[in-house]
Amino acid sequence: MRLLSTLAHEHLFRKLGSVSALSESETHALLELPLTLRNYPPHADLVRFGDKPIECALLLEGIACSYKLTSEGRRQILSLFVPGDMPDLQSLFLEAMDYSVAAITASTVAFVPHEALRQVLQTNPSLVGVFWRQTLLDGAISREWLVSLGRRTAYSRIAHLLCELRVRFRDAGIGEEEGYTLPLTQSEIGDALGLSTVHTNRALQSLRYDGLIQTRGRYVAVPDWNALARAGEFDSTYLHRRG
Amino acid sequence: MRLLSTLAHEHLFRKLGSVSALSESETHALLELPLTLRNYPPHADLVRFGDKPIECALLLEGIACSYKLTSEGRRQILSLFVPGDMPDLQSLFLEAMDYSVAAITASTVAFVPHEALRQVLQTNPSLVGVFWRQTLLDGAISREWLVSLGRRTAYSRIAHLLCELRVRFRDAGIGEEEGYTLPLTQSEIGDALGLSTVHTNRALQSLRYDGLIQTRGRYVAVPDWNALARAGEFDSTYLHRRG
DNA sequence: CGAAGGCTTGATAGACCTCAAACACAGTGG
DNA sequence: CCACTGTGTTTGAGGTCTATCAAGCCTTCG
Repeated sequence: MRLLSTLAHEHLFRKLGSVSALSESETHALLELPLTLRNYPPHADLVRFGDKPIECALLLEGIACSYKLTSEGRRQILSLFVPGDMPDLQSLFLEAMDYSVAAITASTVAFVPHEALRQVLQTNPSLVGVFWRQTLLDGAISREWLVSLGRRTAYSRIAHLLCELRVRFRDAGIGEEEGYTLPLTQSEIGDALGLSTVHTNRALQSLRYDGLIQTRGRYVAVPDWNALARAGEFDSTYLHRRG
Repeated sequence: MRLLSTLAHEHLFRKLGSVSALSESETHALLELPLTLRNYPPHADLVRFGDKPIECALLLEGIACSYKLTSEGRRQILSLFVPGDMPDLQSLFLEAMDYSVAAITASTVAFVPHEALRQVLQTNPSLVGVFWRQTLLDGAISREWLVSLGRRTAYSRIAHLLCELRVRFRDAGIGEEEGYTLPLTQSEIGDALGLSTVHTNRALQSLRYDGLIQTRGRYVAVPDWNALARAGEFDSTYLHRRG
């Protein structure tokens, strides 16, 4: 518990620090936050549509997603979360969840009571911007996904997603220069990009055929990131990274 | 200027108050905010991708949108703004704009210097949640649009948009029980919903044929909102309205 | 070895797009 | 008052992208 809790705080620092520099007093304040750890198997829901959480989740290990279901049971994945992300930070200010959050791979999650988080923000107003920024970033990513779903072909959408995940994974300390392990099934990729599984598979094949990606199992190797970025019209401005 | 400024503050109060109750001291603090008014003709940009604003816009009159352009010049509208909305509030914490904002109809906009806004938030910490909530709401709407673009047919997307705008317009004091004036061209609807103009037109015809909407010029009359909501799978949870 | 989940393939259908043109209507200038 | 223009809407035809259905294959794992 002690060790894991330290890990939790480290993730929190790296992530929050990646968009805003943290002062020592801020770091100290964050260390005070009480955390409860929980583990989730793949496909388990962390939070559900309609819930009224009294704590926020901080993803420590694994990959998670937020999603909504249509009345016909079709799923749209709204965003992906990497370690350090806070999938339901908005619950601090919006009472009822308007989406669900599920683990994609086995995940460990730290929960922070709203009460404690509010306290820290009140005591340490300079931290407000740090957390607020996180929610703004989520919004920025959603907007870019809107462009993908609205105006890009399946081929391009996948290329774009692969580029986005590369950047986000690397910022989270995951993956190598040449590629990374993509923990998504083709059906999940389809759910994220508004595509059927079959079509996702075929677009993936085109990307392979064009030499933009090489796959060995779940590992995706990209020989030329610039080429993939061109195919996906990827411009990382929207990720608002420092430096 | 004096009068307009009052109008500005009124809009601010109504909008902010619609998701969170405002105390007297909060109201008072908001009245102190210095505002600069500007007018924009249709299609004029308020802010552009890449800009680094030093003030935030507050839409007073007219309808505006945020959008991005793809490299082939195709446009995706990311969100629509009604009077009271703050289209680039995020610039308070994210340096560079990752999207552009344009007037759709002739608009008047009040600008608040970041400096002043930061000051008010610092002096009046309870206002943080009020503004933060606004950005969270934008995110919630984006997510719902993702579901539309990813998993709904053109027919259903349009129905959904019409329902959303009805709620938002009414909250902004626009429109009547039976319908409202939709200030969007079919090409703009298409840009918002990821559709071509031609297909937008045809889907609109289907909605008319099915009796879900009646149009007289720009005015859209809806005989049965529940029926339209069913067609668009519209569930207003994501708008997080009070009461 | 069998079962389950994920990947791949083929065939067919439907949704949506593009191109091209006609039409409607309001605003403009002569 | 009437062409004239520009913007927005509508229509037709044809093609592309993507979905659906159905099946086979391949791995992993108990």
